[in-house]
Amino acid sequence: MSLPKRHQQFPTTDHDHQHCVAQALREAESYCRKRGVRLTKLRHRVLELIWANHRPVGAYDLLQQLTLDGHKAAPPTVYRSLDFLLENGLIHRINSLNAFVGCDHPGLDHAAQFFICRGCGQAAELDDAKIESAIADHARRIGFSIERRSIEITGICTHCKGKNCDA
Amino acid sequence: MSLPKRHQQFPTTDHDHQHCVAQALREAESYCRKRGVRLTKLRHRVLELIWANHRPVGAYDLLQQLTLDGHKAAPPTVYRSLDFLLENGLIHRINSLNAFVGCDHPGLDHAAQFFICRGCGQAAELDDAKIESAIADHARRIGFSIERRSIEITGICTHCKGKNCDA
DNA sequence: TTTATGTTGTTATAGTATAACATAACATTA
DNA sequence: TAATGTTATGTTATACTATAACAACATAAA
Repeated sequence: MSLPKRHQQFPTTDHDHQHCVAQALREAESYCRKRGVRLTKLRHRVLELIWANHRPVGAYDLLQQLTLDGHKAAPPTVYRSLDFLLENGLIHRINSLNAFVGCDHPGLDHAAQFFICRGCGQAAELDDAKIESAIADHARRIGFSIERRSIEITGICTHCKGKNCDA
Repeated sequence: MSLPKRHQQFPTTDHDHQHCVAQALREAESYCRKRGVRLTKLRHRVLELIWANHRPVGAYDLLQQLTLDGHKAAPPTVYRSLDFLLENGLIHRINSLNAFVGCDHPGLDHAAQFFICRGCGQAAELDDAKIESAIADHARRIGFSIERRSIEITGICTHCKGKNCDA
């Protein structure tokens, strides 16, 4: 199953981001309904905040946003929502940043490869079959059973080249 | 440049680990001498502690070991040694575990792919050219300049299969 | 030996995450 | 609807991970 083109590129700074957010939330709602899990108001709001842009966002940033909402929240509040969203494949954790980013094709048990731009801070999620199969081949060769993958490639995206990113 | 076989497999529990440690330390010493950087007593000791086994080890575990040595150390002490060892390619950081593991072929700007066994806790460092080239190809395709890679595959290694690892 | 540089010591604090228990909301069935 | 069980959230405290800032010490170079 291949992904639409939008998933495979870094978004430009002027893309219609409202569309990204709206679509992600719609898909999340539909997905949770199908699975019979509850996308509560809080979880919905956290997901929306994560989708505020394409940059991975930290738990304590989310906490601060919730506080600005007038919601006096403590760390467990946001971490529990993050756990729910992670378990249901609605977001991914970027280990190298201690941060979280929205997933725009929930439900697939996909490989979740990330290219992360040090210039604009954006993360692009890829699902490259060749990368995945190269890893699967190696695992098979040494008798390793894969459970989780964390593939995070950091660098400079095409939009940030030539800008002041000390690239 | 391909790696010796030992680098591409999970070590068995009964392998001659003294050999691993001794060789890693010898290589580190030689490498630092060549580069003109100082593998001080402290840094040497931290590296030796990291090589105590093939499991990634946390900074505060190292701190505790140093304390058992009689060395009353504080966090910055160990983090500075870790920074030095990282900068010189003598260890790698496993982001998904907040932990550090020895590198047995320092100096190469290698891809550092890790398979991490949830059963025995050991990490095997790979340098699979097909994985690396699949990533490089994709990066080229989208105009992305790679600076750092973090590839961490978690699962169950061949030795742990059939044991009580709820695999 | 003086000076410059690099390393380590020390204290304080920032940043990330979870344990444990209380309360509230929701769902089910009687 | 009331009673009950279950899930979600609130709340407090604390554990774990990492760095800032400045002092003291050690090594290398002049």
